[in-house]
Amino acid sequence: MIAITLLEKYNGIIKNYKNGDLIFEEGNQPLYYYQIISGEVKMNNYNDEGKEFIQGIFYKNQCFGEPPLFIDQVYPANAVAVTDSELIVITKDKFLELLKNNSDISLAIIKNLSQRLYYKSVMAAEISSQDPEHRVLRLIDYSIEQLNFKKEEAGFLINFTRQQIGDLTGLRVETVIRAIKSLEKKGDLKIINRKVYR
Amino acid sequence: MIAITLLEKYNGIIKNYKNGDLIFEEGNQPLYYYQIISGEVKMNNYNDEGKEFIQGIFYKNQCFGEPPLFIDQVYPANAVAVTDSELIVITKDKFLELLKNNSDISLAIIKNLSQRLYYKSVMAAEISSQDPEHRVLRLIDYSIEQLNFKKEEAGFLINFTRQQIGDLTGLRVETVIRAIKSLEKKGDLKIINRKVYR
DNA sequence: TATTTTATATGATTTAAGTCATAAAATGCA
DNA sequence: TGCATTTTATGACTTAAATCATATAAAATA
Repeated sequence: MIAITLLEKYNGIIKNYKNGDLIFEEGNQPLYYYQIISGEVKMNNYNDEGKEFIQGIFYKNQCFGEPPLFIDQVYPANAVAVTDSELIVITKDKFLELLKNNSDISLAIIKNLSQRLYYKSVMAAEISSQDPEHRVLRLIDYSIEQLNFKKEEAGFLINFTRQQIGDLTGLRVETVIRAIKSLEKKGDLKIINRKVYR
Repeated sequence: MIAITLLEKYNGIIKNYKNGDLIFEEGNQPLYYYQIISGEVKMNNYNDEGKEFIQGIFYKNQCFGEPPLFIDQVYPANAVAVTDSELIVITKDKFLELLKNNSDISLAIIKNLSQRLYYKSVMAAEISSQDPEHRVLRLIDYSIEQLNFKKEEAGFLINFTRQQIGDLTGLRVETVIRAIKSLEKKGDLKIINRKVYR
């Protein structure tokens, strides 16, 4: 998103997180702008019964957790490193200052937020009113478009576990497994030693 | 959102829609920026079986349908007038020009998108993994916060039909009706001649 | 005002996804 | 290398919400 050199000019600090580390927690006041230098971060919630819902997974060069920064609300979800990750962090004040001085960044932020809102709109409609196979396939197609899944001979390698697909679509693992099997039978995707290709 | 006088400077045109009129359709190329002068607009999708999902309801002074404008994608949902409505519309080019010349508007857009993303995040987690009563109550509480529901002696009047609540939460009317009844029994809300108060 | 349409309401039944149990690969790690 | 954990897999069963049917009240409209 934002050039690291620019972030460093605004007192950017490099922070390292181990796989599983909590970066921020639902309900906390947002204080920083976070951008991924390397690694992978998910934002998630847990419902009353402890079931996880993954809001999104973020990769290299992406930022996350800005919306509450702009609207002075607490975080609606947790951020957790899903691999060892290196982040660059600047304070809210510095971030707003950076924005003010760099109008092109504003447009980049607008585009990024728009993209995420688009994803949420599509998935909201899917999750609320489509059958499991439809939901899984839509998530896969959207992820191929947006994330950098590798294209191999068999097709795009879907780099998600069945559990992650479940947590992103609001389905249980078993349901995802059965949906994927059924989609394979219909020829919509391939399973090659347990990996999913589309 | 944006002052009407300013929109008029950028060739803003007033358009009138009757209750039920389609403003734009899922799958179409976005060409305009839309802002509500008076009336009420919903954005919705229909699933394969024709079940409606309401992405959001928008009121006076709010804009809608900008995200695809920024990211050059087709509309992910329809926009439909739910009351007779007066909108002001400017072309995409003029809108981007307006943004470039008014950096304070950029921040307003960022805040607006952030607010909507926040709503989607909260509702996504709710819809995917909470029971009907929880979903209904969260929608109601969120809507009280965000929309201008009137505070009366009995509490905030929830200005939604049961059907609308169902379409916003992905539940069927009957389920919403039963959830509301049950929430009333628990004292979480009031029903006074069929109207819901919280 | 009468009539149609929309919204709320409730009971009975169905069904799809969740839950539970169990197992075997695959992967991580000590 | 061996052991523990995670991931994928499958069958049996349960259950919560959807579906269906029907009714009545309220609102819209002719």
